[in-house]
Amino acid sequence: MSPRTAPLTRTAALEVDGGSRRADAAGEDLPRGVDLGGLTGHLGYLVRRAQLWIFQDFIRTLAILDIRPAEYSVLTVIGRNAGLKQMALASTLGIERARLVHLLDRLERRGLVQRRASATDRRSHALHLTAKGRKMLARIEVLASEHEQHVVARVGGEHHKELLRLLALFAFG
Amino acid sequence: MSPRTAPLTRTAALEVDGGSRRADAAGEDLPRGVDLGGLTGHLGYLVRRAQLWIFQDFIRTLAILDIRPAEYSVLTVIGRNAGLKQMALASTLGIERARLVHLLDRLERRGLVQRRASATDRRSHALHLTAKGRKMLARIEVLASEHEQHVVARVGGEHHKELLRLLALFAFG
DNA sequence: TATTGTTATACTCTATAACTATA
DNA sequence: TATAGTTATAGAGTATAACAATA
Repeated sequence: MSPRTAPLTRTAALEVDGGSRRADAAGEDLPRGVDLGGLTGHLGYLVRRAQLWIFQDFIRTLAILDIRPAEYSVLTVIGRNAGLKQMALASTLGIERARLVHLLDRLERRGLVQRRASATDRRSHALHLTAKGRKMLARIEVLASEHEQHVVARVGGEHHKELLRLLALFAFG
Repeated sequence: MSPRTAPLTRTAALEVDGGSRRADAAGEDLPRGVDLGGLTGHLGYLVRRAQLWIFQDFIRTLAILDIRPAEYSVLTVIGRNAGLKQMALASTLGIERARLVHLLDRLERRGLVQRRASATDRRSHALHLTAKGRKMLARIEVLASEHEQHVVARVGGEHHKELLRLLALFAFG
């Protein structure tokens, strides 16, 4: 298809607005000197960039086990809290309960997790790792540690510790 | 459905290292006593929880202007770098160029952004804010600051400053 | 040949609403 | 009535691949 923004006024990039403080004059390719303006003052922007980097590394590092971050967190919490209900797991991890259903479906299909009938409430399921799930989790944890070492290598050990402390404070009050 | 009820051994075991501490004041209450295991040692987990909280507050605070975080970042960077190419913008913000097309489509439809012909490279577009876009950005910045104050209130001013410093180091260092 | 913007597809994740079976 | 799990849908966001125009 042809350019969909058809006409495109050919007013070259000549400076018009009062809002732009920076060059555009310098011949258009501002390779790395792009001004982020107020973004660097927003925790949300920096946190997003951090998550992007971290999750990509996690997925790459655990690709051989085909485990993604959300699945890792689910297996970890079930492993530590056998018999947990889905609702409790969902709100603990900040995952929508509707989404957790699909995560558990996949983990159950892979034979890593079991939904058992709850003794006390027949509406709910008690979540357990299978023997295979426990073995898998052990292998996962090796690679997850390796991944975290990549993060440490990226930010430095001291900064990593500081970030864990500060973000924990943030996340849990 | 499933086999019998679990042995239901003590599901708690919450003595381990810095698991879950307190319920969350502003919104979701984490079920107390659920052991997060190694998750609290993973920056990725904490960063995700932080982003969840921050983005939800941003979206809520700027709902009246119908501006989401990605759109805010795009408008901000164009405002500061008039004439920027789409590729440069995309790689600056860590947005896929294919996704940026849709973001710009929407902002252009709303009359906030213009794609102009580049003087030097006829493949590329020079991005500019319209007058309306500049006015809108000014209003957006007021609410974005308000949002950031919510974040400060959540973590404390000192911690907020520390986090900005450490995460900037992470994202760009 | 490589790059820019575009279109297209697939998959992950978030956010709701509604349904069922229990409580 | 309310809650736990499920199903369904819509919309962001990420990740690729391919294509036309241009470099």
